Amino acid sequence: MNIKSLAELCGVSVSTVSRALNGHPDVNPAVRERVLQTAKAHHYVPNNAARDLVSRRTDAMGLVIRGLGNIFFTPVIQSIEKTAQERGYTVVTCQINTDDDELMTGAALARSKKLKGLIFLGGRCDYTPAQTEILSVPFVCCTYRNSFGSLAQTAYSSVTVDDEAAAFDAVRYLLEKGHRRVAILLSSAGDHSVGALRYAGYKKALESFGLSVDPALVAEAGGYSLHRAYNAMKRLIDGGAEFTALFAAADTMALAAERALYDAGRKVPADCSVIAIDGLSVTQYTVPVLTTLIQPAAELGATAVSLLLELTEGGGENRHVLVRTALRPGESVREIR
Amino acid sequence: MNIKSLAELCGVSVSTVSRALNGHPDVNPAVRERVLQTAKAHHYVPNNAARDLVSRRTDAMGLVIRGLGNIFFTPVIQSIEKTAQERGYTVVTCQINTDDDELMTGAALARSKKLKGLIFLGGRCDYTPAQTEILSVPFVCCTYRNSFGSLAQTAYSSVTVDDEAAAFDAVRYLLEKGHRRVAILLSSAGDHSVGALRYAGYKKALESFGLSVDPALVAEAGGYSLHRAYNAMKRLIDGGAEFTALFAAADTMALAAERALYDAGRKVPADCSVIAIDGLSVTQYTVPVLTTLIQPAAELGATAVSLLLELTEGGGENRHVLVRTALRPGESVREIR
DNA sequence: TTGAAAGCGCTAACAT
DNA sequence: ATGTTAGCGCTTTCAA
Repeated sequence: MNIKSLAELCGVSVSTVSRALNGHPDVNPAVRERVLQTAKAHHYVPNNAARDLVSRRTDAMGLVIRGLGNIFFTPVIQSIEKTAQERGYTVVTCQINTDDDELMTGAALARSKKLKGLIFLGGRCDYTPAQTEILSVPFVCCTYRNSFGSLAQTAYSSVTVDDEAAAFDAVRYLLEKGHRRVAILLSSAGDHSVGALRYAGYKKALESFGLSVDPALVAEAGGYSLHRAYNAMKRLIDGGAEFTALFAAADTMALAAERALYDAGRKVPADCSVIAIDGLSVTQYTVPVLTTLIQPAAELGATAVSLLLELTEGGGENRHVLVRTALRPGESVREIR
Repeated sequence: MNIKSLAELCGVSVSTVSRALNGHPDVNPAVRERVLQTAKAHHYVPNNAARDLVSRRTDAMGLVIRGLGNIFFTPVIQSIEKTAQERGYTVVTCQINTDDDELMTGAALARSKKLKGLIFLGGRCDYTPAQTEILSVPFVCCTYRNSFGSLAQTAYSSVTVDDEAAAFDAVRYLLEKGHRRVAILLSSAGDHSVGALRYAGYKKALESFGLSVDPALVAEAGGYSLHRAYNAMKRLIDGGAEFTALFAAADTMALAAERALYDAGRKVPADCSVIAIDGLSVTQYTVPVLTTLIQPAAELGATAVSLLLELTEGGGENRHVLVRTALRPGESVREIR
């Protein structure tokens, strides 16, 4: 059933059907009613590919989400959709796997759906200018920046927390509580990602206290899964590393680490303090409540939309916004003498 | 930049460009190379809307996922994609919010992308025949069935755990451990959803032990969020309800409930045992490890694909598969005398 | 208020 | 091996 058959069924032209279906005012009410009825009766469903092809939409932005199971993204997405709607925009969302190329996906999406711009939620931090040139529209990186790529600052916008500063703050918090042997649990210290930035913050915080990184206290999990985090932490513990506190690069990793500590007979925070970055709601319900630096999800999302609209409607420039993390004191850190 | 401009740039016809781009064999290697180079140099990105419109694809199935933050879905999705790929199929995925209509979305997707069939991951359990008639292709409900609707069994396929039986098993496990005052925490007992089925199983299990439901032990959260679950549990506790065990309708709810118990000074499992349904990996790393009935995610996904392919290529009939849950013994249930 | 017709960008006959 | 051309289903001028 397509619009042509529907038109024949109704005894009118396709243009009248199109107008009736799309709520245009200049249609005879009786005809409109008949068209709507017939469409429903015959289960007519418009072909969006055809619509997209012919439309020159101007009110839609794209959202490319990288990382399926990243629950931190959920409130960010909600904020993006809410903010876009308030501003009169539609959001076309697309989820991809971590190993897919967000730029390709975004470029194809933008072209097919006639998007005004793109928001990338999660993504690589090492784009080259050549790679981003396929994007025909302005774009905003949300929750990450191009810290390791050669892309010019003027070529894109971004909104993110200062990952290095957040890690610095987290580790300094531990140091101020008297800890001197502070371990770190992350995916990888040299993978040109957010993790690398957090590692740099860890390093700087130690140095600001006159300490240096002890390689024996660095646990690289090789991924963000609970499973990998647990194993990396177990290796650290079984290897006999001595530490009184742990900085985990993500809340979920902290969860797994706490279990590894527990299984080794070490209590949190009595035997080991734990701090992380993210501020997931789930870590607020665990025992102990995780002490963590909250990434303001709603603000990240709303700012991403604003930045994009500055670009598309204001004729504004590319900008890079840093939002502040906030310490969420929990029960997983204790002061030592 | 469209295919026509690209063709002019290369000095060949659009069909040659199309063939080169799509890897057809009957293209002069030199020409192909030139086309590919030029396409890359000019950042040509094909318009998928145009492709979809003209293609008569036959190797794609749709996956409509309802519920953004449901982490239980993650491994199911991975299994669906893996299985489909092994069978030579492409999966076109689409995420929608809980309050969106999955049938509409699926119908539009199927039509635009020329899909052979649809898998719905999560969805309403009360379709009417009239509502599903807009679907022009066979479909499989994954993780739910149409338990409360008037849809004929022969009108769709499904794969799910037996939610009532799973709840029955969970509660029976508690009863066998000597518990007699068993509370339940769920979203709603009468919402015509999976929760209602689990409530029915709870009721039956009690009855099989000669007990009946005590309304004072039923905590309805009005949603699945941790926040709501915590509050509902807190109300139950503050209301002075007496119970030695809790059956939570979902792992995440159990997590929040355990915190509420903790905040009330009650230890799990010493003062209250907790069991749930889902088997999320995160609840395997909490202290205590949650005792839960695992929904076999990989099997659910693989079976959904198989059922759909039976329908689309085998000429098979609609079928309804129940997969078994498995008890994952944890540390959250104890035996009482 | 309605219809005829052009055309969005692409693929796939069909012709050469 | 390559070009010509007819649509795919829809929206939107333009004319009536």
